[in-house]
Amino acid sequence: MATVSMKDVALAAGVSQPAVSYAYNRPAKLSEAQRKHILEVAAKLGYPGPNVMGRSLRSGKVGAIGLMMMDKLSVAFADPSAIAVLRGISEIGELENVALTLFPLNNKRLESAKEATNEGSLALRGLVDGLIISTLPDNHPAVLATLKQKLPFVIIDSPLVDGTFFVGIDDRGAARTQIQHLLDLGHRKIGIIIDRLNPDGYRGPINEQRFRTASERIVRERLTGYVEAAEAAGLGFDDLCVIEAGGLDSTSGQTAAFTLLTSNDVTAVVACSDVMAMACMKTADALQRPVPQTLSVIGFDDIPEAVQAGLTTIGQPMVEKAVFAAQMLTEQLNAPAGVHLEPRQKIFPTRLIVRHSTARVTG
Amino acid sequence: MATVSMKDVALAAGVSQPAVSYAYNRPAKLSEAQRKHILEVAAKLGYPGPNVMGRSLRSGKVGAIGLMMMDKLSVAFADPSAIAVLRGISEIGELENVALTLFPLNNKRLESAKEATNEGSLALRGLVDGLIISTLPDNHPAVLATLKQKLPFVIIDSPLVDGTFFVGIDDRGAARTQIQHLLDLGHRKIGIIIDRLNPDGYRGPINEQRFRTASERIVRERLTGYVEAAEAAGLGFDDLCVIEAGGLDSTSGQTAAFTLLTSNDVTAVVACSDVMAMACMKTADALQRPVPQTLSVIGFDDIPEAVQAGLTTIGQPMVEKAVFAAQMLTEQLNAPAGVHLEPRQKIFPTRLIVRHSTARVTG
DNA sequence: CTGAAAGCGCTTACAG
DNA sequence: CTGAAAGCGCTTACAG
Repeated sequence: MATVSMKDVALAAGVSQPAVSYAYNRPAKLSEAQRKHILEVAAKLGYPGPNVMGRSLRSGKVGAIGLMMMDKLSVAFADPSAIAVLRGISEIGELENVALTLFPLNNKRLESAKEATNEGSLALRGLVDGLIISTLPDNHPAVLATLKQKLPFVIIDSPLVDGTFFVGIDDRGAARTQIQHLLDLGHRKIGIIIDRLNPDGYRGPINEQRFRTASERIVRERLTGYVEAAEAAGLGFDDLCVIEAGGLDSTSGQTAAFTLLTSNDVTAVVACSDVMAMACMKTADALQRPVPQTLSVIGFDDIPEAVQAGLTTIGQPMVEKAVFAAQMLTEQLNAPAGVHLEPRQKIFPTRLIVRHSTARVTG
Repeated sequence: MATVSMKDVALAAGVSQPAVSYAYNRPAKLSEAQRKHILEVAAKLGYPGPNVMGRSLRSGKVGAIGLMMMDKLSVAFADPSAIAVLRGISEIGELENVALTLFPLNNKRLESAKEATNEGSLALRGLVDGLIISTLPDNHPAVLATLKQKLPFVIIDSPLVDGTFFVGIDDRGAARTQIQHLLDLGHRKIGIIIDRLNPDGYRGPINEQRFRTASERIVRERLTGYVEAAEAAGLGFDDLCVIEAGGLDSTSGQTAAFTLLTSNDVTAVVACSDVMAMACMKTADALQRPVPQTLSVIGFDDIPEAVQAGLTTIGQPMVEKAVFAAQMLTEQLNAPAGVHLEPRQKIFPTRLIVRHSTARVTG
């Protein structure tokens, strides 16, 4: 320890160590002269000021909350829904003075959490006071670790764990509404582009087996909705061409759309996100398939870009969800010690927004 | 403290408290039976596992690094250069298992840091082991606070502080090259769009006074470069129409471009970022001013989108800069206690990339 | 207004 | 292999 501590300052100033603490945190407890003297000595010694760790250890509070998300940071923040989460968190005034700690749960960390003695090696307690978990696969070890460490947390979208604070939407119902819009327009040859069913890097067409064993809850739920509505319209799983993009980004979406549009004879595409939908429109454009005249495309999310693109989509309140989650978290953080708040689940409504990327089937 | 601690576990298991510590961290120091017994008792008591604070206090390491940036998170991460910083940081393997703590230096925090006794109230020590500071205005109190608290840190782009680790480019020289390209094409009526000279919310045309007192170093430097090159070509400051967008985002850029293009008779526009340049191209399109036939536009940064847009620009290695900064930081973090590394400054080269948004002046 | 004690949760020597 | 001591840097009662 090359650094100067309160003890050193106290020694040099000829006062007790708590007096130094007071000089910084409780000016009223000291005479002005005393305080000034102490701060001068501190400056002379190059004391960097109180170390947060000491304070935290006593107070039990860290002053930071954590955000857990899949993928590397740079990938995660290229995604509109991650940005929406950040926006929601930063809109909560109470959180304005706490730091936000990012836990990108890339594979390295995932593996180490798994392999560790089942205590879970992802040490969180003492690093953050609470966590917001956004869109993690089912049974992700990080969620288990958070539970074990008894940190307050709120989950956005996924996973859905009994007895935890949760904010989401009715993904299955919204998906039914989404594909029903196309069915109502007379489409029967429908392709489906989903971003990811499992974070294992797979891209390409998927079969029912992969669908049923998917670990990404919201995509699985939406796909379930598609299948349910399709069945009600007399279409089976095999009548739908389902392509997994393998990523959340536009490039993955364009590749998936290319595969879908060049190897299948579809008149409409359901995408499980607006990013995928817009990637599909781009690809359709490149393939000279006018939208909506020869191809209908419907998205999900209603991201800001969707308006300009005239994309028909399912609107969900992405920012509001994050705001609500952040509020739920602060409630827990503010609860008196020992008081256990009853977990609540909040499901936000969604709505169909018809713009110009879908039309009645022709030919 | 409602939570169980090692002491409680030790008591219940009939062992010493350090033995519990060993059970978690030094399995080899205990017999297998002993260890198993301890972990069982811990599980029975609901012990959440070692608290990072205790460990940190002893070891002096937190296991997190900080990232300081202007603006709210949601705004910051809409900016390609912030994404590049994240990408750079996450590319450093050594940083893969440390958490990244974000300090968005919004005005609230800024004010509180300012007003605080000049000790600087932004408590960092103990929250993070080191910091990357990206593009902060000159004399930002957070930088002073970091210096005072003697935390290892690296600054990317701005501010430029003597005796600190720094990664940047030759902004002034690059800017000269940038505008020179237009001058070489015969342009003399040149408009300039800059994002921000001061984070005070101002938008609109700027005069020399505002330019000379600007706190945003890189923009000030680039503008200096423009003026120098313009003067060498016989143009004064007042011959250049300089518009400050007041923000880093496309919407601010489009507003600025609209002002510039509708109230001035320019044949070319220099933008101090690709985001601004692309916003300008969009606005030009809306105003029916074909680029480059009737208007040349040159950007700065070479963001990924620039390629597709055919934007002529100044390329700078944004990700490499962040990688280098992250490496400099880890070097400091890994240095043996007491060893003071000599601060270094790294200036990366830039280059002119001519695409299709600039052309010889006509008429 | 000032000081001495206790303790937050943990790890690391050090002795047996 | 096991245990008792010391201490990381600080804050909060508590006594004078």
